[in-house]
Amino acid sequence: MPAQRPRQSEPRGKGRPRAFDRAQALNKALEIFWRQGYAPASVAELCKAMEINPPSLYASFGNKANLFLEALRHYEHTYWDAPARRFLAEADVYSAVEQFFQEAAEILLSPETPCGCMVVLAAVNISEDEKEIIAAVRALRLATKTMFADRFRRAIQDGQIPADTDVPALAGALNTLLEGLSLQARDGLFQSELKAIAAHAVRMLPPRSQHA
Amino acid sequence: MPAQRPRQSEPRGKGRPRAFDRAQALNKALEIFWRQGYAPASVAELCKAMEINPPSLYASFGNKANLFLEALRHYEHTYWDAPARRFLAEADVYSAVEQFFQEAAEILLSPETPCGCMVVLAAVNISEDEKEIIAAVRALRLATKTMFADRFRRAIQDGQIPADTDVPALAGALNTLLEGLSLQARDGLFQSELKAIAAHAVRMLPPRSQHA
DNA sequence: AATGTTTTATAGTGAACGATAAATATTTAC
DNA sequence: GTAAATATTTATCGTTCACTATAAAACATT
Repeated sequence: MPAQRPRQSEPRGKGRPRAFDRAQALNKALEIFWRQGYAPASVAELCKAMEINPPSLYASFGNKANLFLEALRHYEHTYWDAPARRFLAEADVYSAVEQFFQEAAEILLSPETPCGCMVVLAAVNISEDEKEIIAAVRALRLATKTMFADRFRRAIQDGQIPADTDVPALAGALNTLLEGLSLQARDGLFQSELKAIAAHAVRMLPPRSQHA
Repeated sequence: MPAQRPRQSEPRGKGRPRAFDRAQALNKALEIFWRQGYAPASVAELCKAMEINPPSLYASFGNKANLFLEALRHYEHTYWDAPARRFLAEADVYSAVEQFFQEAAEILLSPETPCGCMVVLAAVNISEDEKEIIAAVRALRLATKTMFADRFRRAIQDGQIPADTDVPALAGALNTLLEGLSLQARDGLFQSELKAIAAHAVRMLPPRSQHA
């Protein structure tokens, strides 16, 4: 039974047309990886969610690891690009931290996938020889910490926090709290509880400096 | 070749005596579970580390899940009982938090097993039908949060922090930072970095109240 | 209609998983 | 001594894992 083929914007190729929407299948895979993590998400379950058979998965995405990496990039852009942009755009560093952590709490317990951050959790307890996956999520976590640090250095230049602030430690502390929120989300906290915790992030900033 | 049998304090039973030290084997299993987590630690690898064969493991510990639960209890008592006692014994809540988080940073990056907290990490991304294991680690995490909350209520009674402090949120925030520290430990931070982050815990407490 | 190309579904592959059956070895109880 | 009991080693068991060989189906081109 020839399923109604999805309208593809790309120019039609030569052979038999693909019967599934690649982007839609990737989204389904993302949801599985997000909820379960990399290792426990079996290819069989991924195929079931994507509504394709293994050969289609391997033809389109290479292998399980590559599928994950592609889903991870998609996740990062879809959910975190905008909050990160707003974090950097907000002029006041205290408001920026407050707002970012509230938005984070909303993403980590979003109704569709209330299971923390994929970058933080998906590759915990993974086999050590999945080097590419470990490196990918690690790089994204490091990028968040670097984003915090850069923002705090700017806040020093703007005279919002003291010049002798230990920026790496402060950025590390906020990053630690942020990653910890993912564990709380997995532990079943309500969004109200998560937001009440997230509100404590800004307390770790040094007191607003009284610049001349 | 009959290996020199370990001196057991228990009265000798009837059949062939056990050729390995049960407590020592449990410690080896603990180390594997601690470093790798529950799921990736295969029975084969556990057996290799414990220097026994599978039938001995199953005869002594029942199955992989029971072995983990026993190792988990041993871990908790060995590493966290004393810090928890000191946390509750310290009269000043600010000192108590500072001291506890410094001790935690030391445990999470202890030289033998520099891999975070087993309670926090070992059952992340586990199969959902390992209900007993999920419940066990979850209960221990909840106990830590409750310990924080109880301590803060006492601090209110002692007039150390304001009476209108949101105790559940504050306890949740400290617990979140503590659990986040395990992820940082897994990510390869140095102990100096981890301690600098841990030092930020006390900043989330409300300012010391000026009681009459 | 014939041919070439690509995707599809079926049905597996070998490897690793947790757990065990069977036979042998070593002890105590009598 | 002999039987009962327990631990040991060896060699698996059945399942699930990520992955793929094969061939039929569905398209474009001619």
